[in-house]
Amino acid sequence: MKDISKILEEIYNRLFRHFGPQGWWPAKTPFEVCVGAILTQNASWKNVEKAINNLKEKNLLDPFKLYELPLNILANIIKPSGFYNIKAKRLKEFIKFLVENYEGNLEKLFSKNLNEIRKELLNLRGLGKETVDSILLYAGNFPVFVVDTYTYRILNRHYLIPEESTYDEIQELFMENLPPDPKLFNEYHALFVACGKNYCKKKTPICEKCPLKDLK
DNA sequence: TGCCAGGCCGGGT
DNA sequence: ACCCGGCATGGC
Repeated sequence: MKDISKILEEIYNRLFRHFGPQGWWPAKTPFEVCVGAILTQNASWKNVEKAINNLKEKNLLDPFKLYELPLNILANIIKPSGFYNIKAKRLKEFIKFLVENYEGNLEKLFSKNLNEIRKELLNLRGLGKETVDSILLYAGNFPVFVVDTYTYRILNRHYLIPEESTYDEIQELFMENLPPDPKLFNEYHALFVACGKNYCKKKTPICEKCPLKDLK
């Protein structure tokens, strides 16, 4: 049995060789990352792009603009991302927090202690662990490993984690066995998504073309 | 044409 | 403490 870090490195190398650099997050600014992270909750990225483009077209992708925008108007604009009523509330919740506590400035938020920021963000209704960690990693460049359904499915399907694994357990697996490098965590998570989208799908138990097929 | 997508919350047991 | 229904659009 190989060392865990070696296995995690091997997975990374295989995914990277196969899919190449992913260059995440697909957004232009840290604020756009935050909005995307909330909108992509259980939704396809294609649909989220539409919603974000709607915001851009109306020149509303800005903390203060969104702060002033009525909830129902916002909901209609982000409709393509699905669950638009609840997501409008979640966006508002985050923006209210950012504007009222940090002058709408993410730099100010990110200048604080990592654990403190994470706690504050998790305290907001509608921001769970994956959303918060995505914001921390992809907008704040903090060394936080993001776990999602793809991560879980791929690892579980390759018998690397048990069925009942929790978010925290999976996150610890990576964070305790890899160097805390945001660039590495960035690429690693993006590669899991690439693998999950292309091969390790829900209804395809055996991924013949998956670069992780003969792992271990 | 169904199934699924880069989750999370709140209420019931 | 877990479990589950609800939230909803658009792509493949």
